[in-house]
Amino acid sequence: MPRTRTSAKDQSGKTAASVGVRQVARAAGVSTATVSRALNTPQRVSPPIRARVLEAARQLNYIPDPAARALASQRSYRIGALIPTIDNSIFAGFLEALHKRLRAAGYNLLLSSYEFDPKLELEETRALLEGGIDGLILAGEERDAALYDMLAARRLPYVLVSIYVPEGPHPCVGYDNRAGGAAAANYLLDLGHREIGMIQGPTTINDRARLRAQGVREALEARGVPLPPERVVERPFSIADSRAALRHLVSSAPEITAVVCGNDVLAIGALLEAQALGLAVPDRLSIVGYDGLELAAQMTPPITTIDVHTGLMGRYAGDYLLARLNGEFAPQRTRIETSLVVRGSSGPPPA
Amino acid sequence: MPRTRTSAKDQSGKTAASVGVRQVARAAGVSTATVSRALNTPQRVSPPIRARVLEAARQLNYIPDPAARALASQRSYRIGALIPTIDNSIFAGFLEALHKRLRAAGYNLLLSSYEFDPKLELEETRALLEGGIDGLILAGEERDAALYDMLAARRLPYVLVSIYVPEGPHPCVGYDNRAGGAAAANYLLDLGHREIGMIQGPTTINDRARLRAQGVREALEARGVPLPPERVVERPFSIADSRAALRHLVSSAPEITAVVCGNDVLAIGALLEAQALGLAVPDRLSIVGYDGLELAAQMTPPITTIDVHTGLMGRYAGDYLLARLNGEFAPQRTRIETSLVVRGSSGPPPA
DNA sequence: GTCTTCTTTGTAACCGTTTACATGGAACCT
DNA sequence: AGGTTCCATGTAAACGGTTACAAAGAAGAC
Repeated sequence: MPRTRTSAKDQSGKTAASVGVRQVARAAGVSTATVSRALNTPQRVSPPIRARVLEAARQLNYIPDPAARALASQRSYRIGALIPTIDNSIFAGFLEALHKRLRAAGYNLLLSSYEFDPKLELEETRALLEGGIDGLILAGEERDAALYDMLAARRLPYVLVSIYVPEGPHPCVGYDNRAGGAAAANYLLDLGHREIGMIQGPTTINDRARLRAQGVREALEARGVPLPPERVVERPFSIADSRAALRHLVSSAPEITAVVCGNDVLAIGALLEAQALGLAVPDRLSIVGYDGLELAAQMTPPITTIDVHTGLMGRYAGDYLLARLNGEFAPQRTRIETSLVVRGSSGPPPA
Repeated sequence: MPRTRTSAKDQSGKTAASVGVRQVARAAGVSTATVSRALNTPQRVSPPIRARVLEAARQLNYIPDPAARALASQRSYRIGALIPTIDNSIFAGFLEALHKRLRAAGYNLLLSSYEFDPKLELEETRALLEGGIDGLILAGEERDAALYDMLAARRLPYVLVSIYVPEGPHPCVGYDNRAGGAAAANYLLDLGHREIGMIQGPTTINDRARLRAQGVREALEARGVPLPPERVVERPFSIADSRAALRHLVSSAPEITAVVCGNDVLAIGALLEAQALGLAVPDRLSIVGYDGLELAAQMTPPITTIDVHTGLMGRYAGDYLLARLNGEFAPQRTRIETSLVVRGSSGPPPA
């Protein structure tokens, strides 16, 4: 029958096996159970023994085998985060805060991006599950139902970010994109703008972009200001694309005096292109963004934007998952406030 | 003595246990060993049986338990990447390519950043090891020796990126930062500049920044052009910092006609500040960056830079680790070429 | 002092795979 | 036909921890 796996253990002198609980237990003169407890639930071990175990572990430079620990405890101490793209830094602050929060609780972060491709998002989710995670973070709500099915089948805790969904089954930590869009539009309307254009992100596969655009539309409509199709351009989130978008916009609707952009990357591109075209910002054209990127604040002129406290969002998202994993209470929805930050890229329309 | 862990298995109807190899094996009428082989080494199973197993696995929606697999196979199928910061997008293209390469081979990516803090880098490495990785990617060569010791103790394959180290013990996939710095400086010298300043990244904890600066120094020295201390400013990689740096530079050395920047983020900040100060770029001041960020190319004027093919770097770094993990040959060092891309931010010095 | 309760520690089963070795049959020699 | 290989498959022992339960000892109650 079966064999004895060759690996130099205790007695046999060869290939000094790497240290495991057994080695530590022997060194400390206790059982493996006590070692495990001393390391994971120190309060359940008497101080003198605890000290002995910890010292032995330190001396032997013991690092528990993550796979064995995960298998036995049914916990991987890993959280997955699935973000649309790592390319623009919208998620940087969020990820840093999230990472910090998780790290403090002993969790690692598995990051994947899917370049706004729903198909790829599904595949990456599967890959993440196959890699072993205890929880998952997703951006926005809208996605292939099969993805939610997979999570449900495995009862995997998850939380949506970057979006606040007032009802429905999904826990979320985010902000009201529609209200943000409306705030940007209302601000411009209040300044006196009536000829307004919009550069929006890809709305068919991105509910945040769609909601922002919807907020703008509704605000304009409420004030009786038209937003005809030639004043709306939809483009991916890249500087080059948004430059092209602004060029397109001012040629198809030269009368516009302000542009609402779906995010700050688009706004930066719009600003750069406006300047390249010789359109004075904000005297001839006002530009408003969304997200609160540092770069947007550093442009000349600095860009007016809807600022989002992404760091807070990262921390709360981490809080939510950690609470769930510890069986504690966690609010199903957390709303992150956004605020209009008025800077130099916006002003009253030309007289 | 011990108990029987409560968890509804095979017969006992309750709490329908999630599917495992056993369920798949039973459904396909084979042993668990065959299931494992059909999934992991299909060529070692006869076609008809293989088909049966795969079908059963599909039907049951079987996803192998990653922890069990890792424990038994002594492979986590996870690679760690430790980058200085996720904040600026220098690493975005690199990470995307790396991720893609690893994914294709069935590996997940564990990402951590350390905000240029060596202490934190060490901690994060430990966290990564405790989380279980088969390989590790590090940026640059210089770091706490304890970190390399940890890797050696566990015989963990790793590779340095963003740097090309001609000799020494560490495998690397990167480029010659010194040569790049020299190329930037020589380009400006060739244009006729003699009064040159430098905004560099934090050189004490960042060997890439230091090498770039060194390259610039050597090139200037070789042509007899002085680089006195008041023409050198060292700052963190942020737009706000580099704006301040340029302000400082033109006040302490107003005679300079060109600035070499340690990377494109610094260059973008320098450009923005120069414009804010009313210094015409490139007529009054030439600016050169490093990295080849998309944004730098989109600025007005677009920024001259040392372009790095980071996507290639990601792929090769992945190739290296995967080869190592498969016991195949892998070149110890791979050099990524860089190229000077001349754009509108640089020109001859004012007459 | 005896009984009860609580705390601390040990024993060994179990987590769900992979894989070394055993086995049996087909193919290939001579 | 008998013997040798080779290939496909099954059996069951690891992998290295955690933890349910048992047991022993300490503390507290009366």
